[in-house]
Amino acid sequence: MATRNAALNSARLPGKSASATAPSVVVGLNAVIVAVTDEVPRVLTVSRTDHTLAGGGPADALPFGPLRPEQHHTLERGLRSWARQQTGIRLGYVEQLYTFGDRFRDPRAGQGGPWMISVAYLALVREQQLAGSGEAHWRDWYDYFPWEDWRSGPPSLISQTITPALESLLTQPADLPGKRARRERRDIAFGLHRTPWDTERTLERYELLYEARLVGEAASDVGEPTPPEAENLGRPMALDHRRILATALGRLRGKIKYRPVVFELMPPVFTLSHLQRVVEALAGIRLHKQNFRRLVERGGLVEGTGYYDEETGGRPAELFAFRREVLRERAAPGVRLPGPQARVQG
Amino acid sequence: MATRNAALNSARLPGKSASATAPSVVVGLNAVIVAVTDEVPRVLTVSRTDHTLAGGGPADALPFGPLRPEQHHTLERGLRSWARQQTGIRLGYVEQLYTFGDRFRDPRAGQGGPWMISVAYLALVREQQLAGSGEAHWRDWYDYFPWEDWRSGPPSLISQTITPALESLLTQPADLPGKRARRERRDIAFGLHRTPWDTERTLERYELLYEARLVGEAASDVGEPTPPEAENLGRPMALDHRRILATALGRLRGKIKYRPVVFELMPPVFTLSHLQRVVEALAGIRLHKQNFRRLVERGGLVEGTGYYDEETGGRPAELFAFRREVLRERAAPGVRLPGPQARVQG
DNA sequence: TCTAATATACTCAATATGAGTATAAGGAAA
DNA sequence: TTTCCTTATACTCATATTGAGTATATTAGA
Repeated sequence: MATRNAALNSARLPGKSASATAPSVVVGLNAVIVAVTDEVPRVLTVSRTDHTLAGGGPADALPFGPLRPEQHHTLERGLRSWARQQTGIRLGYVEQLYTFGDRFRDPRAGQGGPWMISVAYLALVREQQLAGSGEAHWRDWYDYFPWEDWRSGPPSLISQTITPALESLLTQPADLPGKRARRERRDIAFGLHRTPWDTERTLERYELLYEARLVGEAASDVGEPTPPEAENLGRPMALDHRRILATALGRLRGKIKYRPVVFELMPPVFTLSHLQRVVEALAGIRLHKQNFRRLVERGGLVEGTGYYDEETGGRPAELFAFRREVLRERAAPGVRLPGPQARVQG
Repeated sequence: MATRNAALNSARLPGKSASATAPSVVVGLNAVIVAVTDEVPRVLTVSRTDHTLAGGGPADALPFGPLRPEQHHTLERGLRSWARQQTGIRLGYVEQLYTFGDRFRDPRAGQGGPWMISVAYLALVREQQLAGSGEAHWRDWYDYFPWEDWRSGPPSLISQTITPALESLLTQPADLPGKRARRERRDIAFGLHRTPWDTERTLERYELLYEARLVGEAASDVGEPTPPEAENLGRPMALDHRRILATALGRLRGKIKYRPVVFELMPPVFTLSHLQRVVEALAGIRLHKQNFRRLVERGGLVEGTGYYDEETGGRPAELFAFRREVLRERAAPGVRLPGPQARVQG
């Protein structure tokens, strides 16, 4: 490839070779490893010292490592290798998420130093014991994004803290058009003023909070002390890892609607209630039970096994299994999410 | 960032620093620039010499360039700069597509040489004059993927050429389970055996054809001559650019269903027929006219302007405009695609 | 045997969708 | 000016999907 591209480049830019500048870019790999247990969506984090955080104490980080071309022959294999090394987990389902490189660059790297861009992946696993270095932990996803969990209604955090803080920020810039645009963005992101809550706009929400300096990372990225509001606005993470996590959450929430990825998180057999709780944990909203059952059963996503789970506390629940054939039958099989169930409250 | 990561890495892998291996990776930027005119979806290509193609002649390539950290401060800005330089176009809507780096590596780069990974972007523009280097051309997207255009029914190419070729390939591997899996993959990708045609599986289809050595690039990547079937299976491109293009097509087809991105391709005002033709061009299927109108009008995506286009040839058509407010009103505004309209035929 | 808890079945109105038919408004040919 | 062709727009209607329940079944335990 190098030879090929050298040819391409020299044809295009005579006298200016790419190889002169290329070495100053470093590629990193990040894994967002997700599992769901007991109604809580969990993400696997490792604990790392982050010099940029106030106090320089250890911060949560995603499993991460640089791409080593001589060891890893593909990006994905490199990722699997790092994840295994740091968490002990052998990943199954993996999908590329996004490549980050725009922001959060260390000001100290400045001129001349290498520029780190990172390719982030989303991995779905069935929760398991951690056999890694011992620094890995499963953490509740909503510890990082408390405003994303609407399962018991609209979080008061949004009306109590976020909306006022964003509102007061709006009074600052003078120009009217810019203010209108900012207000619209905020309303759409947080579902204000008759705009519906869109579970997938997780990144937009995090970015808005970041720009408003309401999350811890925003302050520490510019060397300021953490503002008081940030205390309630979720656990901070190292570098731009929380942004990556927000991207992963949004992507996963979108994807369960049209591809049967939830089953990557499920054991081979499960009750429909179990399945529903997992979907609800990811989507962050409650669903109508009877309709959910109708959706997955009549949609051909699952099939009964004839066995029952006696541990449910009430009438025993039938155990179901994912029906692979649905992949051939329907173009977009997934768990379509109706509107939220829990509405009045908060 | 460099300092931060050095800290992270040394903490993790004592005695083995990342910077020793990092410089051997080069990051490139690719742009898939799309416009639609006269019912044909077009992509902007530049013509480049590709040493790997048989004969070493010039091949179509996507606008491409290496990331230059000292010039481009973000990935996206780097991309915009390369695109402008090579095509003269100043991009508007841009979204990151995927980062490629797994396959299509030049065998000659082999050990020791830099590894090229490329970050691909999708850009949507209203078609315009090209003021660039003169090497840029708008090309029909379906020149590269003739099997993707179902607007006049199922392409005979699929039943005549693709299905038999893939079928004969299935007779080769001996193991039963592997054969079953391959057959299922093929059926799902190409909508065979009662499986519906899924417009979004463009990448799966291209990859299947590549693995089966039916497209030109597959042969030239391993130094073999182009097989006869490849003649009908679309224009080849340089390097892995056709794979990138397939990814872009699938992504765009998916996205128009739930985000109002089509309007990035439309002039400020347009008739509903015009809008429909653009959507059809992208999706590669025909839609029911009256229902399409109902969908976009009642869905609040457009609003009438009161002006009319007299040039339609029949009754003048009202000119409509995109209704921005829909972003606040609905969570997933987009042009939902019903099933294909043209069914019996081919 | 009653109650609480859960699972599962069935109902019903409101919408959305697929597939038309009907009518309107222009230009061009007769 | 009438007819015909073309495209646009309006309306209809059967069917499917959704949202929101009510009703019944099956367990454990008070």
